Amino acid sequence: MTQPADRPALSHLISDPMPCSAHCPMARLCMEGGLSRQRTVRLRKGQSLYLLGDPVVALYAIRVGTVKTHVTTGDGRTQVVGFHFPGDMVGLDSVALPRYASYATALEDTKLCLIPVALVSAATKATPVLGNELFLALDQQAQRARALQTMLALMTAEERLVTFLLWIADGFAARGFSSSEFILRMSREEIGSYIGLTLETVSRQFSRLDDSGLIRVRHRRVELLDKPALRAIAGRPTICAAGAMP
Amino acid sequence: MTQPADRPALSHLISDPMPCSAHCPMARLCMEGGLSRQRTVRLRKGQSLYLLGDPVVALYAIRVGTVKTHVTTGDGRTQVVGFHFPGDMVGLDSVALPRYASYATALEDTKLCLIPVALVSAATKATPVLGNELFLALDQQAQRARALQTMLALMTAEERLVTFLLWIADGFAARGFSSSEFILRMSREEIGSYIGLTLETVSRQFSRLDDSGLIRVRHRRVELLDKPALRAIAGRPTICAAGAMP
DNA sequence: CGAAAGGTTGACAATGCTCAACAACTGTGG
DNA sequence: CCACAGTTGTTGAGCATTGTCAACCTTTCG
Repeated sequence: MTQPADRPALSHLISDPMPCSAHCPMARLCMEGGLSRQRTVRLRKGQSLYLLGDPVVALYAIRVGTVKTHVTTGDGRTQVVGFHFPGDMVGLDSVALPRYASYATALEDTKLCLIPVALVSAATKATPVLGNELFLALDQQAQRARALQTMLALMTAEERLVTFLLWIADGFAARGFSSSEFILRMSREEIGSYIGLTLETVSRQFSRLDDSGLIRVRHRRVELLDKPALRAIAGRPTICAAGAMP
Repeated sequence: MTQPADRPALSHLISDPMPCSAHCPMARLCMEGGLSRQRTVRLRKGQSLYLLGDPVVALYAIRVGTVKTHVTTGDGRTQVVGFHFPGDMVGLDSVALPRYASYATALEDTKLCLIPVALVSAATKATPVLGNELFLALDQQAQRARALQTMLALMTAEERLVTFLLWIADGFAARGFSSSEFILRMSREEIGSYIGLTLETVSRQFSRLDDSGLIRVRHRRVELLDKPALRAIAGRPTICAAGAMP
């Protein structure tokens, strides 16, 4: 379990301004908002982007890498509240607040775009469309939260893991990567925390799915062999429409 | 279980325009946005305000009564995703979408303010502060969703029910009502659906808490006898700050 | 008043958790 | 390149909490 211990001196991680690449998810905000040059943040595996309670100074867009957001309970356990992949925004859930409501930690070496909140405010004021953009993004997060709520409330261990894998797969598909073969960037414990199971149960369900031939697992490499069958298992619950990966 | 069956003809439920009362939660939006006269919607117990998939035509602010929002799973079960009390906004989660993402059903006779989305858009354009207002409200919903996620992922049945009761109590306290004695407007089944338990488990946990003297329950009337002890039970999990009732 | 809905309680089964041992992988330094 | 330590993942046995099924009771409402 990676504790949100080591907070890097942010200034050391920020490289010189550089132009936004065309495929940056925030390109639209950057361009239209006159934020044509952004700062990049680099995190190494295990480093924190921000801590719960930190003043909200920026929004981040992931360029490469994976980030988890998490909170801690009174008795010390960690609860993962989200996984974030290239193209996702991080820090959005706290954008209207003075302080971050979670920790954000890199699961692997990660590069992010830093967008100061001041610039976001200015840009949205100048270009109302952008406000709408953020509004939509926030709304999408709410959608994801609802889907997760339904999963946690009424799915079995198997259904949860299959649903999780399909979310991951759909997310990768939307980003143009293989959706039937991928490497998980998070541990069994982190998966379990996210979907409300212990790491042992997650491991056992992986093995069971492997035994039944629906997937092929070796450690963190996963191959989905029979997606229709998997969708049948996960597909019972709510109308999760074309929602992206929570 | 109240199925989202009977959709009333909305036009029959709308009364004549009337001035916003001073304590209306949306007073600020109404006034500043030039929406000084609103329409009121009346729902009887069990009637639906909107159905999942309906085009989003309005936001609603509850004046009196209680509303649940819910979705249905592929295999027919119902999942309650939220309870909403006087002062709460309903429909907000879908405001950026073309169609509602859940059902909204009255748990008792309920009066609501109807705010057409067109007016909301116009008002926010004219008065950017209002956009911020909505932004904050949406963000608050996200907070609530996160708290619920943590509850569902790592709390026991007892902890869940106690947490739920304290949420209700805090919500009533914030509205100036008694926070130690109240009547639940929802059934055991609806509570269970919301906090991820069966109705039998909810009932048993109520009885256990009653036996141990922490609360007094008779059907839907609940009295919290030892709030410190209750908070100790619920208090383990996440930093749930001063968040309102989910 | 009677029917229907909602709530309680019991017995039993089962899913998932705990504890524990072991195996496989990662990465670090010799 | 190998050996080691540390981390991560797997698997087993037993147990506890919660779900299931069922009977019965209470309240509500027509």
